[in-house]
Parts: sequence; structure tokens; C-alpha cells
Amino acid sequence: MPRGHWEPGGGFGGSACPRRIARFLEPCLLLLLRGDATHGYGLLEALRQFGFAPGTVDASVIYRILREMEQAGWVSSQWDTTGSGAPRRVYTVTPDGAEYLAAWISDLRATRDEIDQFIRAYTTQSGER
Amino acid sequence: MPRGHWEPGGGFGGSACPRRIARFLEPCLLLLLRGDATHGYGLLEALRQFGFAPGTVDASVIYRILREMEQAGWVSSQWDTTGSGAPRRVYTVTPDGAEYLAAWISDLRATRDEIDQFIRAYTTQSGER
DNA sequence: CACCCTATGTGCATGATGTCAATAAAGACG
DNA sequence: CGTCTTTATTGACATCATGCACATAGGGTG
Repeated sequence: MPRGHWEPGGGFGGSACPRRIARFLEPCLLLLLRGDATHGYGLLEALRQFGFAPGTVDASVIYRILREMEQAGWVSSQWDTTGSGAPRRVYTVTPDGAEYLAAWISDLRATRDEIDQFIRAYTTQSGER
Repeated sequence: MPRGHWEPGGGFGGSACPRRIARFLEPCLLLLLRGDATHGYGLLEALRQFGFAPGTVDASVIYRILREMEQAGWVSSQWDTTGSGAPRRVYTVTPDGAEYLAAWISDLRATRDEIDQFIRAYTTQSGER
């Protein structure tokens, strides 16, 4: 098998691999930020609920996306120095970010329907044999 | 908005954008090849049934994937010089390719379930407000 | 021949993502 | 104080998927 092939259904550490969807971390982080998670490091563990196995996402990826989203205006940040340990950059979702997340949801619905259509086409073709 | 952002739900020519799923063309081509389409150029129009608007997929992408899949052993090809015009490279799916497609289907099912889970998390959080 | 259409292919640029290293601050401990 | 560990953040580089521009070639048509 040529290098770089994803071995669908088998590889990728056995997880269902939400990373098959491009930029999926973006809406995940937005949704978590609307909840109670607020800073980069805390988001790492919270991602588990969306199918990301622990250790599969590097922290640097989280921070990079957060900075990009702040530049885009989807989130804003302030420093929090009240707790013990290193200061945390705390993120909140802007109104624009909420709209962006809503657009993501509508797009994901469409993507899901496309997948369903493809699976139906497969089972139909297989059943006709 | 920074360049390169996908504007989910709005951009991308208004189509539902199946390309949100990485390498989605691969299973599409395999499924079409199990049907009646046989050569690269003919696959271009046949892709329409999977949500690819005409003109959204460049022909070079099709040929590149076909050659990669042949190297991987998922398809095999022969030249067809019987018709008029330039010779066609005609592809057929190998048994390994059929297995690979089946793995793709199982992976797509999992991906769809992840999307559903994410959408449910969103609507739950929105409903609680 | 000039031109167009079909058909296949190559090369390069860009964007998304993964990996690894570096920086920095605060507290614990000798 | 010096340094070790934990938490938090950033930067630099490599790889992969994809899009775009262009090259090649056969055959029909004026």
C-alpha cells in the first residue's frame, strides 16, 4: 500500500476518525467554548466527547486554530492570571463566531446527507447483484 | 475573513460540498467503476449523482486518483483503441479494490455517526439556553 | 492547415494538518 | 537561590490533499 493511504475502516488507531472531515476541529472548539471550557489546554481533554481519542490531537494544533479564529473574529481572548500556575489565555465566542458555528452545523447536516446518499447507492448496487 | 477559509454553509459555489470529506473521490470512483462507467473522462459527468456539481472537479484530479489506485492495486486498466478519437484507458475494480471500498463504506458510516453526535450536542446546548 | 473536441497526463502552488522543538511562568523542593 | 516539574503557548518544518495551468495526442470539420 502506498504511503499516506488512510486505510479507511481499519487504521487510525481504531477510532472512527472524525478527522476525515476537513477542519472539523474548528466547530468542535467553538461548541466547547460556548460551554464551560475556556482555555487551550482545557479544551484538549474536552475534545474526547467528540470522538477524539486522548493523545490523538497535539496541543499545538488547538492553539493554532484558536489564534486563527481570533484573527477571523470568531472568538476573543483575555489573560487570566488569577489561578495558580502559568497565566491562561481565556477564549469566548463572539456573535460572529456563533453565526459561523451555525453555518458549520448546516454544512455538516448537508455533508451527512451526502454520506447517506452514497451509502444507499452502495447498498443498492450490492443488492442488485 | 482570512483567505483560505471555507465559509461553511455558504461558499463553495452553493453546492453541498462533498469535498468536506477528505479523499471522498476515491470511494466515488470505485463505486462508479463497479457500475458501467469505465474511463476517466466519462467518470467526470457520472460524479454528478454524488453531489458534485458539473465543473467542480478538475479532470486531472480524476486521472491522478485513478493512477494512484492502480498502483495500490484497487483497480487495473487496459487501453481501448476500438472507438474513434484518442485511446481510452479503461479501468476495472479488482477484488482488493472491492474490499477497500467496503472498508470505506464502514468508515463513512462511522463518520456519519460522529457528525450526528456533534449536531445533537449542538442542538442540546442551544435548547438549554 | 487551423481549429475544436475528446482524452490523458505533468508540474507547481497552496492549504490543512501532524510532529517536534522552544519559550515562559508559577510553584515545589533541596 | 537554583533547578525541576507542571501548565500553557508559540514557532518551525514536513507531509498530504487538492486546485490550477499547461502539455500532448488522435481524429473530425471548415
